[in-house]
Amino acid sequence: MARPRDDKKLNAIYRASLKLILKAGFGGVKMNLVAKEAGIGTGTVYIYFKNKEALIRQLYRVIRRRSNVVLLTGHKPDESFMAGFRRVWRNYLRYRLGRPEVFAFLEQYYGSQFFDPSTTDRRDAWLSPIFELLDKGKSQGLVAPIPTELLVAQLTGTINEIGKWHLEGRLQLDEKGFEYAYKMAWSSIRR
Amino acid sequence: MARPRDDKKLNAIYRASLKLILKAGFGGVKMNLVAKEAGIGTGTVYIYFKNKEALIRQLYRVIRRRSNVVLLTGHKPDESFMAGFRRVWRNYLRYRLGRPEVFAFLEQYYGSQFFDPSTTDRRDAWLSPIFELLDKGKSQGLVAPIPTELLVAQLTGTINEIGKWHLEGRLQLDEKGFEYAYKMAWSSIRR
Amino acid sequence: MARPRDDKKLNAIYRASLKLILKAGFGGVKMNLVAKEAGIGTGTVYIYFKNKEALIRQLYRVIRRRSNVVLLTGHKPDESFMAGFRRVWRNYLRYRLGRPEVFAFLEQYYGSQFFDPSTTDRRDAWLSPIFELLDKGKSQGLVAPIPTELLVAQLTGTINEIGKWHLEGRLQLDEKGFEYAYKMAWSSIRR
Amino acid sequence: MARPRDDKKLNAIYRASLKLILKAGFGGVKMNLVAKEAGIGTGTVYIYFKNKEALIRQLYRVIRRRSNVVLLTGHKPDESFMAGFRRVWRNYLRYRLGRPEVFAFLEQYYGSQFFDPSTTDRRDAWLSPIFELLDKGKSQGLVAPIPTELLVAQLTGTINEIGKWHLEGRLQLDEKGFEYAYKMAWSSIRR
DNA sequence: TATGAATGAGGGTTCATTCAT
DNA sequence: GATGAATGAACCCTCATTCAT
Repeated sequence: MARPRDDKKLNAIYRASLKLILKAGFGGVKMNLVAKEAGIGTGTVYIYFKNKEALIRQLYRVIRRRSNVVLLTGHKPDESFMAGFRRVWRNYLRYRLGRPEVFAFLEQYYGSQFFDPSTTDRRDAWLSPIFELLDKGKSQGLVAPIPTELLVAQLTGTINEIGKWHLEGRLQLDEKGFEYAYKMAWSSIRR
Repeated sequence: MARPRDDKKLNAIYRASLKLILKAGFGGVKMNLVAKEAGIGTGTVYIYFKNKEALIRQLYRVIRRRSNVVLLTGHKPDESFMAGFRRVWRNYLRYRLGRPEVFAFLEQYYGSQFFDPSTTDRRDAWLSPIFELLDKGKSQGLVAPIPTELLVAQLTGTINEIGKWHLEGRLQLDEKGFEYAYKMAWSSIRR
Repeated sequence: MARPRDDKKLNAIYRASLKLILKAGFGGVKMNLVAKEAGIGTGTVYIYFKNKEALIRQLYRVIRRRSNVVLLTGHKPDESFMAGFRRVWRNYLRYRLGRPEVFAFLEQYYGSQFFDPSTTDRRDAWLSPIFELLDKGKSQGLVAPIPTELLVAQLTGTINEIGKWHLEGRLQLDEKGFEYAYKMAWSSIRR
Repeated sequence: MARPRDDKKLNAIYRASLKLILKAGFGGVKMNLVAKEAGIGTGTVYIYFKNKEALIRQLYRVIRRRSNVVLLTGHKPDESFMAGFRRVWRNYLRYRLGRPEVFAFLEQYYGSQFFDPSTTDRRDAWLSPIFELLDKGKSQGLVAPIPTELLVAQLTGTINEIGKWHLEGRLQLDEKGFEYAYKMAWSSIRR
């Protein structure tokens, strides 16, 4: 019960959970399957997590923390807005395409029995770098004076949708497509 | 002689299922709860649906059919592209905001054990009016020469995201916000 | 509820029940299947029988009554013992082979939840003609002085076993086999 | 590390199933009752058997294997035919009387939804010792030249019937009755 | 009377969680 | 700590029986 040191097992459990979610949704996350996929015993999972709910909630927190970092990868504080915007946008899109299981999880999580909107404030959450960036862009007169929430919803919504379609094979995103998408993104929010 | 099969019950089952999904996700759809919510006996559900899977799959088909109609509400064939675009975009947004349970279902459905991508072709599906509209816009030189998939992903993704945030209370969409959103949408795809 | 006149439906129910029992045992006798097989509505069965138990019990009584008659078919009171024995033995064997569903029912009935040994006296039952016949044979010094129960068990047990094997195709009973079986039967009980 | 899989539990399940079958037929075999009777949890049964059908089918196989052994108990290869015949016959009768639950099971099994005649060959089955013995007796000119199937049906059918009547209390088999029965058996098949 | 849709208690099975090893 | 057998509450589904037509 005392949180043990073995981070290897911990990560194996997270990875196993995400893999199962991607394959069959939340309904596919069964504790014995998680254990098997993680290569450990069923009971062992309960050494690392009090119960299934704790596992899921903790997984959410871990993802948020990681995601926050991912968005800012390569970011330099003195970067221009345009450079920063392009970087964050790229980071998000790459992340979205490269880690479908993470977003499969998030999508199922919001709207599952485990997600409690009242205890979650997404403004402060992993998207905050985007919020801050756009606020900066607006103050510099580069971004249209539109409520930031709308701007962010516009940007993330598009990328999320592209990610889903990409995963389903309905849409291939080559280098050219990547540029098209960026062009659309920028056109939609520029002043 | 006996009671006739009742379409009211059928719809009650659909409504009950959607309501439960919105409340607690797919995991919340328990057949006895569906029955209770629909105001009928548990066994009665099995008169109308072979089993839970059949209920979920059928619900998907019904939603797709209805959605198709919704997008085209008020549409006149001789309408200009701009008028048509605005209408379809509006229809989608209103539908997305007004029927959160429908989209909660769809989001959970794709990615659940019930969804089989191999038997589903979404191009032909309920979004086809948007595809056709944008193809028309491109041929008239009004819309940027970007792959239609990308355009549609951009438009629907944004609306979906707005819908989610709206439901969670993170974003209020008043008349002004509505116009902002439309402006972004149009800016992102115009030539 | 008042026993109605329609013997056609009544017999259809009996026949349907037996057919289902032969196909899948007692577990296969489901009231809706009985109704469908009998060509009537589910509820109609309950006009003729209070419930399933009543149907099964009544079916048992009907079979016993019919069986009694079958064994004595063609019997003349002044027939010699040997002629009578051969006749009854033949009747039983033919009945056993020709009506497998009846015996499938009986076999499942004894040993089912429906059969209550305490309220059933089989001495008085449908086998009584055989008992009486053998008692007569013993008193005439033709049959070995062995408890009649044993004699009857010997005769009926053999025929029942032959019937089962015949139904399963493990044994074909042509005219010669018939005579063999009779020879064995008679050899086993003769003085 | 964890508890090892327990053959005691396996046998407890078998015994519990047979007990329930004897009491109320196949219809009385409810998985929760089996578990309770076996003194284990309901779910535990499903560790040892995939489902109810697997339990029943496996029980059949186990019984056949055991039965085969029982018939040959005490048998010596160089025994005379008469000694062997008497031994096997005795073994069968004792088994039939002593293990009514086994035969209650078999009787319900053939004729249930679980029994598939097409995948079962009873010649090779547990009765094979009797077949072989009688073939030997015929070749030695001791047994009447009658198809072996008929001979076996005669012998087993009688014993089965005696067993049933004995269980129902309609027939007591004391030492004398035992000899009567043997006399009949032998008389019926001797040359 | 006849029907078959409707019902819900009950039975089969799953799976989160516990516990003996 | 690690394991996986064991557990039973809870879920899906069936089917005997009822009842509106």
